[in-house]
Amino acid sequence: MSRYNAKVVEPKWQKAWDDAGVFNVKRDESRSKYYVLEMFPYPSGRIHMGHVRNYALGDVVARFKAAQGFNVLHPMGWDAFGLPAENAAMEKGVHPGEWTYQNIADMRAQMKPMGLSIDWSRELATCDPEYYGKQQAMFIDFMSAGLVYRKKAVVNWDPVDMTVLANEQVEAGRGWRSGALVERKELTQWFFKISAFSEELLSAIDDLEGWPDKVRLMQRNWIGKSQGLEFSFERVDGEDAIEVYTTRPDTLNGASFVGISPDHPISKLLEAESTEVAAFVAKCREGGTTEEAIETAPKLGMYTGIQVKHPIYADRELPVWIANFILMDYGTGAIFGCPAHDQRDLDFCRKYDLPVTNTFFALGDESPVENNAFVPAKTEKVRWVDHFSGLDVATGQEAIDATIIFAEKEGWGKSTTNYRLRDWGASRQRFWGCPIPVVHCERCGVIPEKKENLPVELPKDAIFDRPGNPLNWHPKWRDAPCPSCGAPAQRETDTMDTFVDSSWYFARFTAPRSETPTVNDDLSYWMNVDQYIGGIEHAILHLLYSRFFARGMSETGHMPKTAIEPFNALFTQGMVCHETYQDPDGKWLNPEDIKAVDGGYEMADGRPVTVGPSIKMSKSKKNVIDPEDIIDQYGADTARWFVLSDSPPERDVEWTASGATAAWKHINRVWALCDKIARMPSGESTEDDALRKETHKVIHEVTVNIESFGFNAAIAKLYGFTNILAKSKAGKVAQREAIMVMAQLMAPMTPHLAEEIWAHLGGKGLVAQAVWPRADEAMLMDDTVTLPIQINGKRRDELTVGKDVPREEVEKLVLANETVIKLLNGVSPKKLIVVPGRIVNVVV
RNA sequence: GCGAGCGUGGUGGAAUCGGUAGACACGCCAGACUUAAAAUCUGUUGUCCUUAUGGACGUGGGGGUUCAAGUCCCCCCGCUCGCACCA
Repeated sequence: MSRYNAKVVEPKWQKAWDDAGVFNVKRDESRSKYYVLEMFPYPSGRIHMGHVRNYALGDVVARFKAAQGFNVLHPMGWDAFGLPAENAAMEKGVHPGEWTYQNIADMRAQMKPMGLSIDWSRELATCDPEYYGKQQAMFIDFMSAGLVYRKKAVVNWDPVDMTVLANEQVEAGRGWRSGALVERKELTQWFFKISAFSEELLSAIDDLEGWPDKVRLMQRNWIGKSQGLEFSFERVDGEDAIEVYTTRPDTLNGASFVGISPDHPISKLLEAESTEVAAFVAKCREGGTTEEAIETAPKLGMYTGIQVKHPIYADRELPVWIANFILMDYGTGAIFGCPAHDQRDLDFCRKYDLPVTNTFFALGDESPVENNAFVPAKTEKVRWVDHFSGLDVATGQEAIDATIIFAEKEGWGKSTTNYRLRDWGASRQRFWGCPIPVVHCERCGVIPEKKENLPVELPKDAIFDRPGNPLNWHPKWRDAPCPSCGAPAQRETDTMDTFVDSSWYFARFTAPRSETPTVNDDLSYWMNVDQYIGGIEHAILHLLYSRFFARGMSETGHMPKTAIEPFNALFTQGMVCHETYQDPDGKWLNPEDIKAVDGGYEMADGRPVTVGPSIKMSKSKKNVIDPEDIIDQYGADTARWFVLSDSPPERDVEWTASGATAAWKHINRVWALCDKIARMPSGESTEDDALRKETHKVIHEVTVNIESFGFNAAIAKLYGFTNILAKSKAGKVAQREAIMVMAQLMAPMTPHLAEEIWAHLGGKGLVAQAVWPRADEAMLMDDTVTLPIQINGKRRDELTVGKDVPREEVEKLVLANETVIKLLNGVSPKKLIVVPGRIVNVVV
């Protein structure tokens, strides 16, 4: 018997695919295309199991679609700008470029043995001047189209290192290196005008039918459209009125204070005048810029001394407070607080002893709010107290609508649509990103670089001896003539958010070497991405930014209108997890540093190991399995088969050594079966038809499962079919047919094994180029069905009938059934439910 | 804090539509082969009661809708993801 040797087989077929150029595709208008894309990786230097899973998933789709006759585009590239390269530069003194390109080379070398059906001729890295130069050209076009502007915005500021920090560099409100308390500081920064597309990005979600509902819902909530009322509170002192936005104007007669953001113009004015306010506002600005940090910070407030008039009740005055939880970026940066019906306002009022008045009560319960705000659904009817619009019993929504009409009629407020979505801050005060291609001229202002001077390349000789952006202290790079008047001027030293890089790479893949950012003919043929695959963690930002960018590209002539929704279908895969291990001192242990003993694990020196829960593989917890080791030990097919087999792809998968062994065993078992069939004497058998029927059944099932991303279910069916084939007494011809089909069905998951079986049994050409088998409908039909018989919903017996037996006949057979007669015990059934082909339920 | 998702045997999970819960795999146990072990093959395996037959219970917990609920609705618990400068 010939043994299966992945080490020899896998490189052999990878070379065969390469030599035949199977995966290098060209635009071919005569064929239907299919574009499969996995989210491109950050080149950290090592692939991890998450990558293996991501690319294995994409490869199943790519190979499956290719077998179905599509011209499949399946490219790969590198999301190569970002912070880790700069950190490495500071720690090791190596230029970020050098570090990044070395990592890319390492990762490519680890990926190639996976045997993915990737068109490597289209490979790109976002840190190539080739790539980011085109991005700069589009940035300039976005500027002329009015899609880019500058304004002030807050950043995390480390007052010791004198540098801007990323959110992940803020740990518990302190800078990760200096340990200093982080402050929120304003800087002038570049923005993309994504808010101009709020409505469009929202309504287009309805048509993204190939996207998971949860992602569509998250994006809708993120855009956060709301209908509300905008109006002003007149100040008692006669100064400029304070404008507020509210989605609950109906609760206005329960207002007990007006709150303004610490960054509100009034706060800033008071800050300059009063040391007390200045100290308070400084306190509010402590901590990071994340919404999470702001929302979970203890609620702080300070009375400004300003009083305002209630817009409806001329005799009422409200105090104006500065409150740290009010965001300047949302609405007008000012609110009114109605504590009875908002928990945050209530906590604030209890803390600062402000009045609390119910504006409505639950029907039949008029007890006033104490420490739990009464916040019923807007669709629930409640009783209103002296409501100015004249309502008595009405829902919240009815009251909101009535109030808006009332305010507009009285002329003190106007109905306003608001969006939570903020413009995209694209400036980064960092080196390793795409330089923003503009020059600051004293005379001409902010001028875009001339396109013929692009790319504005990052210098090769930057120095990373201190925190911050080396472009700021690199005069040779920074000094540049004004593109407009030619006078000495200075380049912008901010670089672009790396989300810009990933917002159009999918378009660049369609013509990766073109002189222009994109080529219309190639876009028209290849776009959209038919299937996009990546982590759920990108559900909002990356995908929303890409949707915006495609629209911007379309407005500036870089993308056809048909591709403004670039991803037809999206699949979000789960993480790869592994158990965690700790030594008696609590130190994390690598899986290879422990050994299994009775009912647990111990260390090499015999000390006990504490086993922790299975969580996402991460270096810090040391619960990582290196794909390279697995591929080396078992082969790529085993790794691919295992990551696909054990869990549905959208859910997390747990890597277990036993699971990997099981996958390896199965591959060997299939090969042994193939070899056995090859050696069988030819001949026929009475079992041939039964096997053929099973063969067509498995074709049908696997095809359906792959189409719906049920790869684990497809694999289970293939296990089942292996069991059937192993026991089959059919003749050689039928068995050979069966295993050839199985090779094809397994090919998307285990492409090397499939080719080896195919070749061993004399198949023509490559499986990678063979046409997907088609199930014969006639073979799928069973003549009989087995119906479970339930009595009062509990299964008691079953009944096998011909598949076309009419309902009345089934009813008769059920009532004549022995078990039914025995259990009915003479009582006649109340109801008899027959669901044809499914189930029978006798109700007593 | 806000938004979204997930929770099924000892383990990973299956169950197109509200219709036989536990497919398939791991593990465990038993058997075959072997001097022996490994490998391989065969069989058993949700829990509890019962000699068996058979029965009861069972999809994180509690309640509801339905002839019928893992699936739909409400409340609670636990875990995961995102929160705009990680990618």
